[in-house]
Amino acid sequence: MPSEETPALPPGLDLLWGRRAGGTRGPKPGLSVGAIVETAVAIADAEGLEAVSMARVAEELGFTTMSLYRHITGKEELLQLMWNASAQGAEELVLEGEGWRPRLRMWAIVQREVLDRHPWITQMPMAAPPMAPNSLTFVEKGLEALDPSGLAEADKLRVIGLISSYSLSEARMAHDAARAAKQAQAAADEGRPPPLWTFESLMRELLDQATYPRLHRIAWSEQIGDDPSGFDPQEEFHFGLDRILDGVQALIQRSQRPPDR
Amino acid sequence: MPSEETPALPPGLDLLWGRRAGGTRGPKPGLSVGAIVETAVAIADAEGLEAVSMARVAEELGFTTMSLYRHITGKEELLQLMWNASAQGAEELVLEGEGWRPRLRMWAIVQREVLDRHPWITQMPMAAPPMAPNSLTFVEKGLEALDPSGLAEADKLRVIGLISSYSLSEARMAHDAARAAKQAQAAADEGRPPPLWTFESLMRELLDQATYPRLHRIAWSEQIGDDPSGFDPQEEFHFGLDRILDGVQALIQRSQRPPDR
DNA sequence: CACTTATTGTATACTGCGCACGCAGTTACT
DNA sequence: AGTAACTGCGTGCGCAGTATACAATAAGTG
Repeated sequence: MPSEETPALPPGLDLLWGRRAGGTRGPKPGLSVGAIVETAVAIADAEGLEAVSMARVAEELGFTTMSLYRHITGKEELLQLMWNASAQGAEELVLEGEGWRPRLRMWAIVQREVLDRHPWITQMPMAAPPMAPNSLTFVEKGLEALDPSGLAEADKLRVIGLISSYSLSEARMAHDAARAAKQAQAAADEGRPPPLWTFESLMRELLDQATYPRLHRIAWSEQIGDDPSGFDPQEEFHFGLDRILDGVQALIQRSQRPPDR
Repeated sequence: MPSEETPALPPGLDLLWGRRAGGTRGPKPGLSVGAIVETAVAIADAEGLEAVSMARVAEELGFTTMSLYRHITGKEELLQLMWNASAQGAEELVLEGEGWRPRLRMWAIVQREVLDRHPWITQMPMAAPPMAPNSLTFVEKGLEALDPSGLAEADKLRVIGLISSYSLSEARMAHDAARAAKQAQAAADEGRPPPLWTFESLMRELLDQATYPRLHRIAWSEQIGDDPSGFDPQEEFHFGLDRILDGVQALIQRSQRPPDR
């Protein structure tokens, strides 16, 4: 009966913060939380989050499905642990550059790189703000980058949140596009007619000029041609990022001179 | 055999763009796509997206599960249709204000209101950029707001994407927090010890000062007290939004005077 | 040493999900 | 009248997550 003094933490957090007891008796465990999470992450990296099922993870490890439940309470917890694991290495991160702006920029780019390495993060439920130790370490790093900004603490946190959500959705879009392209490629390889519609061809097919004049013009402009060679997703990301940083800079400048009204 | 001239569109889009045939023979349908989508949206509004299953929708309508498949191809399509339905009314939207900035701001706020009315949108898979007519109408409205900005078309689209993703993740966080609070309330009502951990109490419990000095300071500051009365989520949203608009403004100003280097 | 007790992995089973498939009944065109 | 097209229903499959009871194992205890 786990109704001790302190109320129960959300699933996964007790384990992550080292508050799960773990006796010493019984058979030596052939399975461990670390191994489970590692395997799950490997599957997700290779085949996407939808390929991660309890049965699949157990099979990969050579155990039965139910054996996993001896180490983790359920799938929700597994996802939490995976999320935390993806942010491993945050402690070693060193932000380079002079002043808050280049450091914060690097922080965002590192975050984006992590998301590109583990695209399944963008598919996660994310029922709450990240409370896992590694994630929080990363957030702490972001706040550190804002040390020289002179912003209020609360504003710093808001800026961090703003950039995080931008990186996340940008990574999601990029990853989804990549997945669609890969899927179309697979279809083409099997001789099937590629059921592919590129974003552009779809737009050109569907949008009539009368109702969507601006989108129609964009879709038919030269810039967005059939081949996406002149279209760098990384540049896209930097564009938005620099826009946000401009906004942050304006905020900082305004906060430095007292509001004169 | 649907292998006609044109390749098949992604699920749902053919229907949304009025490219599904639909003969005239046979019994009068007692069920319609509209009714199905309407019911699904109602369920999602009331109980969240996870409550929307084929069986549940059918039951609500007084039909069998399989009857739905006579009108829609599958669940993925249903989700697409729901998404599109949520953006209904975009045509009537009139953006008020002088110049691009107040109009774009209003556009973002309207988007946020839609997301608050239909929180399940934030839980959707979103495998691709929105290609539904209503969604695109809304995007077109956003571009319209940027008409006086003088930005390049591609940049306008990027700005729209930036604001959309910000609104989306902001709404998601707010909605998740609200859901957690409601769940805790329900637990308290049943006499159970509320397994609630507020974000703040969790932070105070878990964060040690040595590893997370900045977060620790924020968690223990007066501002973030036990009661969230002085904490307006709408204000939070406006903060980030104004930051982004500042960034957009800087971009516009830079693009107006030719780059002198 | 035997015995208790905590702990591990397994086997079985239950529920709910999306959906393939075949059938019976209904309507409109020929 | 005949036929072709269409609607809704019932059955059943496979997969998901997981509750539960059980045998095997190893540490603590007398």
